[in-house]
Amino acid sequence: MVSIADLKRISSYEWEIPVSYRADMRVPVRIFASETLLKDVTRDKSLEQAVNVCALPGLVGSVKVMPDMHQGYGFPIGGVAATRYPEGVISPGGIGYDINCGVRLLGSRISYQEGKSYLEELATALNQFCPSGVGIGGHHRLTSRDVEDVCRKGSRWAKENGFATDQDLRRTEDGGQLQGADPRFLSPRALKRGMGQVGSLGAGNHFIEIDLVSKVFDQKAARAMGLYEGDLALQIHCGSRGLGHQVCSDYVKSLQSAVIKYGIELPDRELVCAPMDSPEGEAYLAAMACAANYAFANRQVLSHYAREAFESVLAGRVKDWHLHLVYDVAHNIGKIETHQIDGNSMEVCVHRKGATRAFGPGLEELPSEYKKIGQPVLVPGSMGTSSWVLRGTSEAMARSFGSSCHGAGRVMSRTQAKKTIRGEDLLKALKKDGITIRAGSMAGLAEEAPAAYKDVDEVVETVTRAGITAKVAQLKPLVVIKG
DNA sequence: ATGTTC
Repeated sequence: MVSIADLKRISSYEWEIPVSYRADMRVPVRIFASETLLKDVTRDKSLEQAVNVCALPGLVGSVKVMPDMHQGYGFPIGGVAATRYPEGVISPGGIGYDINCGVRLLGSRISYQEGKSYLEELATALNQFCPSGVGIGGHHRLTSRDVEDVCRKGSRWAKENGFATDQDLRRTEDGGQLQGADPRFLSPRALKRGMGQVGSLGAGNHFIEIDLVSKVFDQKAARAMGLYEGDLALQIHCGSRGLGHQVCSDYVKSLQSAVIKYGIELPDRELVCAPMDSPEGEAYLAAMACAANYAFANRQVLSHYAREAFESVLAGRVKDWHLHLVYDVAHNIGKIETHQIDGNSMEVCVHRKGATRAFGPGLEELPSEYKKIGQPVLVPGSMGTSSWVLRGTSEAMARSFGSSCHGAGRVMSRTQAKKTIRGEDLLKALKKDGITIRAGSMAGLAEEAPAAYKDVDEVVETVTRAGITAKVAQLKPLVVIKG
């Protein structure tokens, strides 16, 4: 086990595991964590996993881990690894099973005072309009050919079918459409699983939430995002459902032979990978982009349903029920990006697994309204706790490949949470705090109990003190829809 | 996360 004594202190919020720690490390690990969070981190295998990642061919800089890190499949969740494009490797485990799991935030000009008496009705309507739960699909059944179209076009498919505006696309990471998506690299099973699930929430930590913008920390940035203290906002957290899961399963299996073929030595089989310039690596990249686009379209269609739900309850009752998209971010994805490495401009594949892109001011990829302030970084808390709106910084570009944290981060496994917490008790406690819940399953609710997660405020404090993101606004939950 | 063990 990596212990705190093995770490070199860079600052109060940044630590290093040097390459000398283990013979197979090609680069060091950089950990963003406060001293308090470091204690959580050393309780699971996330740092061993980060050390394992350091053995991958083609890595540049260092492997980063965010303060919300916890153990995952091969890579730790909360990990960021950049490999030289195209000769470096890409690893499905560095992206995760839920490809392009992500968050979007929609703002409103509905004040809490104006909206509070409708929250119960809104909870019911959201729950009806936005299907959720394990194995539950959306309102539409698509043909296999339609799914291919969704995979190629992402949010653009949603726009062509009346589920999106131009502004929605502009305010989605990559415009909601990753280049290089090619459905020929999807298995028939992946396509089949995608047929019924566009516009569905899923289960686990996925949710739709009505929040109160409780505190604004950066007036200028909040104004640019259309967020005002005292108003309601809506968050959607979900991903690529069964299709993305199938893509990851398929390629974890098929890339095993690439590891042997290219003679890649790995400290852990779960780090299975392939060079991006190999046929195997190219196939995974094309399939991953498909799943990423499916997830963008999924969140966009859900936004459309949420807007319909708001309209059904609020039309004629409040003066403006409109929900505008603030931003949509991916936090499980691999991206080909240009970064400055030791003073040289370099094309790399940034694996972000449970880490959010946090591009700072001036980046060409950002919509004009966010170019001066940096991109919105959306950090949902655990159920019943705060969520945060942050913004990317130049420091993030220099120190974390333009990345920051993605949430609170688990401290308790799902099974452990189910053993120690009763969903019914949790429901009562949340109700007492004035939070309205619509949950599909009590066992599922228990898995997502706040006690199973770290303190999101401490996580956010760490990334802001470390300088890789800055606070814009804090959100407090009012209504939570869970599968 | 996931048709929660093809």
